[in-house]
Amino acid sequence: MHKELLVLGLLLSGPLSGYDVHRIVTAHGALYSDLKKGNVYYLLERLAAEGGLHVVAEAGARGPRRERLVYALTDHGCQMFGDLLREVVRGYTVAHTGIEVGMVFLSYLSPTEAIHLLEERRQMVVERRQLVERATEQLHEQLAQDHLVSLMDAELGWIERSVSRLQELEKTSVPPQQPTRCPGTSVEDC
Amino acid sequence: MHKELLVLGLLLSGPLSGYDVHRIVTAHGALYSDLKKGNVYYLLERLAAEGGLHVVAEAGARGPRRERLVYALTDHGCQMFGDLLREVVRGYTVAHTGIEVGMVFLSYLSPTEAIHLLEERRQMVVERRQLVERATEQLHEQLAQDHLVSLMDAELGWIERSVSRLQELEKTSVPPQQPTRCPGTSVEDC
DNA sequence: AGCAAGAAAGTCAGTATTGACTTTTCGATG
DNA sequence: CATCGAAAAGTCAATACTGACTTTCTTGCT
Repeated sequence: MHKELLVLGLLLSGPLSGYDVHRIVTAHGALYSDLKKGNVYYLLERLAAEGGLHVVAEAGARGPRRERLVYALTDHGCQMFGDLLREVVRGYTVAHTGIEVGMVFLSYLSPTEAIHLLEERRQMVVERRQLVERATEQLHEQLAQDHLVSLMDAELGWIERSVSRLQELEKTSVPPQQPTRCPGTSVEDC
Repeated sequence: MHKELLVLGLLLSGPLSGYDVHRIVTAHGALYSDLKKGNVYYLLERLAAEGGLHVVAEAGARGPRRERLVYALTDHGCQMFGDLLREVVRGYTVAHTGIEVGMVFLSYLSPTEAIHLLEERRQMVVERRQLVERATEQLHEQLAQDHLVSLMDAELGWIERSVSRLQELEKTSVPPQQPTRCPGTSVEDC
């Protein structure tokens, strides 16, 4: 749903082809959500069918299609953009990266391995954080960046705390509460 | 991808029918990702086709199908669980809730409206936070909760900061930098 | 001039996800 | 004891998304 917003938003600053949209998004890297090529073309077509975009020109291109379609916002598309923007900002949706699910089930691993995995994750996050943290001068892009960075920092803090608590577990209770239920075998050798 | 993990994980503690899986997930509310009914059945079927699950029994049921299928983990499924768990925990993926995208494009609204929208969002987050924050005694569920709560707190902090900066903008530069590009009209009346 | 490597600009068949509909059974109520 | 509404337990057609493949240019080298 925010993918539509992204496409419409980019088109606010002028007409673009599908290729352009994809290029811009991937160039901005981690700041925007990832948007696969196929998806971009699909979205453009659908938004056009809904009357939010219209084909503006068929610029000469180098690819297999001799002309590439360039899309522009219609008035209705502009309206759609506004509506979506309000909707997206208002509606908080929990970020489901899967780690919450993973965390719940880490109990099926030994604390030692759990800690190890979390450390690996920490590394990942730190690297990503650096990628995102390159400066922009645009205020609003800064705020968007700040958002991502804050989330990452929160995650780093969380990892820290989780590791500590697992370390306590590791020391105090060996073997720890292992809800072993794997059919036949111990969970450890799954 | 973490949906598979969720399903497999729940089955670790014993066989379940599709209905059960869905019930458990929705009962836990915000802690897990949302998993629609249709999706559950699809996942179960696919995982079974891949040899991770097998049908264990056909308990009597009240629904339209007189017997409902009950699935259990196979050894291979247990293996799959372990692999997925490691993969999910290791791989950090940025949480794309759409707000980053929204934030970038908030520049197309007046600072005043932007602030207003963010305040509404704050409200939402606060409410959700309360929902998530009900206690569990399970250590690992606590850690999962802690994760979500941390993210929400990070978001609240971010909203705070963003609002401040937009307020400055509001005061110092009226009318602010408005990249008006909506075809024909001013962006404000989109 | 000829050729290989790579980038431009997609297409499309397969896979995943959604949401609206269905059918049966149960419990409560008049 | 007829029936009305809700919950159980799904199904399925439509929609969205992905990734692997394709074709045409351009550039750089020999």
